[in-house]
Amino acid sequence: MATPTTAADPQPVGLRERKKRRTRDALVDAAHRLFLCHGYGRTTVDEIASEVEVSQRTFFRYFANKEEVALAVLAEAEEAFLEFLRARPAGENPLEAMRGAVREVWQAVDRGQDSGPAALELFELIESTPTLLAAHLRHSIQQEVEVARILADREGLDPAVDLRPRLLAAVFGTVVRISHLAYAADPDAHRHSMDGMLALIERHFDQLGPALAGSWR
Amino acid sequence: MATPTTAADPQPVGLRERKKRRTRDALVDAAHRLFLCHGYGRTTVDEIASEVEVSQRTFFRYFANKEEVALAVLAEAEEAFLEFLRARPAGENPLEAMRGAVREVWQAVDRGQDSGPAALELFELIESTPTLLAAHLRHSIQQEVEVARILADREGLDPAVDLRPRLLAAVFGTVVRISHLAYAADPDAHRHSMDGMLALIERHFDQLGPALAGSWR
DNA sequence: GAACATTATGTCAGCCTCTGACATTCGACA
DNA sequence: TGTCGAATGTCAGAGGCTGACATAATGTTC
Repeated sequence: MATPTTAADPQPVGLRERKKRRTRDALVDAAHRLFLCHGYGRTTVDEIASEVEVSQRTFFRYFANKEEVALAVLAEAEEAFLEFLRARPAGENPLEAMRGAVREVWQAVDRGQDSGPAALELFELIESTPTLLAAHLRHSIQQEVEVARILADREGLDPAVDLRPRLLAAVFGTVVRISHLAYAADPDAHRHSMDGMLALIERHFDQLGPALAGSWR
Repeated sequence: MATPTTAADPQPVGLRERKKRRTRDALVDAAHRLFLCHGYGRTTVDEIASEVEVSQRTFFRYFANKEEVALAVLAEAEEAFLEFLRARPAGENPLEAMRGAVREVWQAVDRGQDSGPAALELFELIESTPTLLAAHLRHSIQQEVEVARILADREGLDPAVDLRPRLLAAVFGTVVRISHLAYAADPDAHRHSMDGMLALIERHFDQLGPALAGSWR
């Protein structure tokens, strides 16, 4: 099983750090496997912990709650998105920059080990598990706040005064989320591939203008 | 304390039904009071239940979980929104219809008893309580699905084919949510009034176009 | 390498949310 | 008034999560 580690994060040096990373990855891995196999609700934290031969208490030292371990890989992808966004050329306007960053994230996921299919399965799990969906949405808006900050920085605006950064970040997040939802609703239709997901996101983006237009006729 | 009942719902006839409604309202009321006074996390279900002199088990027969009792009044408002939206004149385009419906909801809340201030305080509570925020967000997207269905109906479209209803519903929901957030961040700035909230929502709407425009200069 | 300081882990006890099962009480209705 | 169904109470228990303390592993210093 490949560890779902973002290529970018520096690998720890000491034995202690390496060990910690290993058990953390093992926990994410075991959790992921059990969730997909038996369902989120029917998997207990004790099961995950004992799978890795670790006490339940230790599990909760790594993850604040059961949701966090399920969303861990997603959290890493979102972190990567922020990096990509910060690195986009200053010449691009906000919307271009974000569309570009999202493309980069999926390409990175595509290149990175076998975590691709797992990531896609994760969306199905999330959308079909109320608890996870709720946690995911809450996490998403935290992400939006950060995105808004980056956009404001890029454009030299004060986010406390100008509503546009927060607004665009939120709308963007919404479009991506709806795309995930559409994917989860019918994975087969999108070839279970990153490309399928990307195409879906692009299609939704293209419909954003028309949707907001006054008349739909 | 006024019961947070939507003016529209028919009052029950039998004694049994009336009693049920009363304990339900009492539970919402007590919960609301305790949450605002001691905080959501520091209020236990047992406390709420014993405040109404009802067993904990009974509480869970009225509400699926602790979040639900906190979001109950909001759920009623959202139900009302759907009603208003369905009743909007067919001549309006989707966006106009939704802006109109949202105005109507707040006006209705404004007219209805003293539940207005309580509703506004609720937003502060939600935004400052991760668990509640998560539950609220999940509930919101359920609402969006319903809104999308109504819009598709109004326009005679198939929501499975046309992405615009779902997309517009989601963007609309997002704008409203961000407005709530802005309100909660600084209630004093918005005069603790429905009008303040409405004005805030309108301002965000007006910035939507500019935010999505290519360049921000 | 021995002694010490740090840090991760295990154990235990306990609170809280939530559920199933069963007994009891209360309103509806003939 | 008696019968039926629905609402409630009681009890037991699983599962998520936390604080406190003991123990073991790692890192550091001489």
